[in-house]
Amino acid sequence: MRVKEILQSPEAIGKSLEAKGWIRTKRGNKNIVFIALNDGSTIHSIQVVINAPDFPEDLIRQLTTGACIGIKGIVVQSPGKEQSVEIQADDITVYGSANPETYPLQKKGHSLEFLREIAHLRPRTNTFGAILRIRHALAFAIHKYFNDNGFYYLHTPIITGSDCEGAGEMFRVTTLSASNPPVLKDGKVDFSEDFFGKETSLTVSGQLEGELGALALSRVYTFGPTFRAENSNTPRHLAEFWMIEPEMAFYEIDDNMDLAEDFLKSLIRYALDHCRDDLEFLQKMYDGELIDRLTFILDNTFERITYTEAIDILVQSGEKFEFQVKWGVDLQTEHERYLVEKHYKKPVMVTDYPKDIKAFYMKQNDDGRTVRGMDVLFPKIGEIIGGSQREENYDKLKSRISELKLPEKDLWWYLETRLFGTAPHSGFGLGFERLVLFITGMGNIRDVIPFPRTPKNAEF
RNA sequence: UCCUCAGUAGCUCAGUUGGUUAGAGCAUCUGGCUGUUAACCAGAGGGUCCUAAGUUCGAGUCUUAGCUGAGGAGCCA
Repeated sequence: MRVKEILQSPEAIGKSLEAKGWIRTKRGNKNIVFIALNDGSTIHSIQVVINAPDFPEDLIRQLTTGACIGIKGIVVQSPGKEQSVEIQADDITVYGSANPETYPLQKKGHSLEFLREIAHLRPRTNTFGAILRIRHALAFAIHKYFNDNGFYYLHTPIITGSDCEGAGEMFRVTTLSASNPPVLKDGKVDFSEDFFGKETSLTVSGQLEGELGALALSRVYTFGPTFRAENSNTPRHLAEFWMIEPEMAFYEIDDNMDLAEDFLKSLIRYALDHCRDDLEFLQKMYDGELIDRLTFILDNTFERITYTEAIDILVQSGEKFEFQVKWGVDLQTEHERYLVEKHYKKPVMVTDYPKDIKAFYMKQNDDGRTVRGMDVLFPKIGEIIGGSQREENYDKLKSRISELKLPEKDLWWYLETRLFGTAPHSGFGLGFERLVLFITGMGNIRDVIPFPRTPKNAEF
């Protein structure tokens, strides 16, 4: 039986059963030994009580922090204060011992930086157990939300041949020799010899393909790995991360904002309803205001302002910013933080950015100088969602592509959807790890993904 | 990529204006304790002071370069 079930089942008392897991701590003396056993099913461990004289001494010696064991025994009410039930051990199996001289996890005091160096073992800590369970619950909640709302899960490609997705540096995918690739007469690499007969990369976004799906199934979403080869060294960036990108036909920018707000709130609500123990643990250990902050998001409407209004607020704030506030220049982190944390003190959605600072596919407004982009800004982590209404007009889209000198020949299929049965449509991208970061209250994105990939780090 | 800070025992850290044999807590090991709660009590072992070069009679400490990590910025989700 799993530890979570035992702890939740009053009827288990008096029954004989088997629990398997890893030892968190061991206490006691020659006569009685207490073990905290955890199998990852819950943040809580179950206490195993061993009457030491009943077992061989060398077996007891193997019961150390980190060892994997199975315990057969009777569940009894615990006379101790800290737990309601415990297992009185009749039989002990050691599946795998853990040499206490060399096992790096101890009973107390590990920095998150140290745990990153032992990412193969950190899932065994309370902290990472909690994070990984919350991460799972949120992934499940995302699929549930979309399924319940008539969206179809679309699998967009991970290898892409278009380098015009416009979201950053890409990782090349190739089977050509790194030391001696075939070359053309001008010395450049001959990608026609490559596996796909052209230069290919890992995707930086499934959006363009997502739009193709939306213009057929009306509502789709993607949820998959995304790769950016930017040399970003921050607590909010990964080279490999998971992104959720809903794309909806017949949604205008306001519908898009409604969805983004309802979606985020439903995910936070799901976590509060289903991950209470883990959230309480993280609140106790790392972030005393975590649950209040999550509840606050649920209880308040996101502020909706245009970029132009944001600029006015910042100019009139009297605040001294390092970067000058000026219409036409993108909002800096310090500006976003001011809006979210000082001015409105709640999530803010900013729309209608100058077209020159946003991607080619965003729908152009009639004013000729702004586009219907939208960013959702959260306290602590900044931009959690970026999205827009898409330009559905063939001529406007085409002229924007040529203005920006993008390779039109690689985008023929994207353009063609505007030629045949085009429709107003919108969508956005949510960084999954940023969501998990916010909901767990952790400070560094490398601690909310099991095996982070960042510049100079692809260990494990 | 830029700026700032850090790197000393398995982990977290202290180490004074450069000066004898580099310390503490936790962990580990040994001993003690029949109900512990990050158990407790006593004792012991444990160091390439990130690497390289330099200054100096003498460097954990100062200088330079590099490596690694963290924070801030940019890019963005």
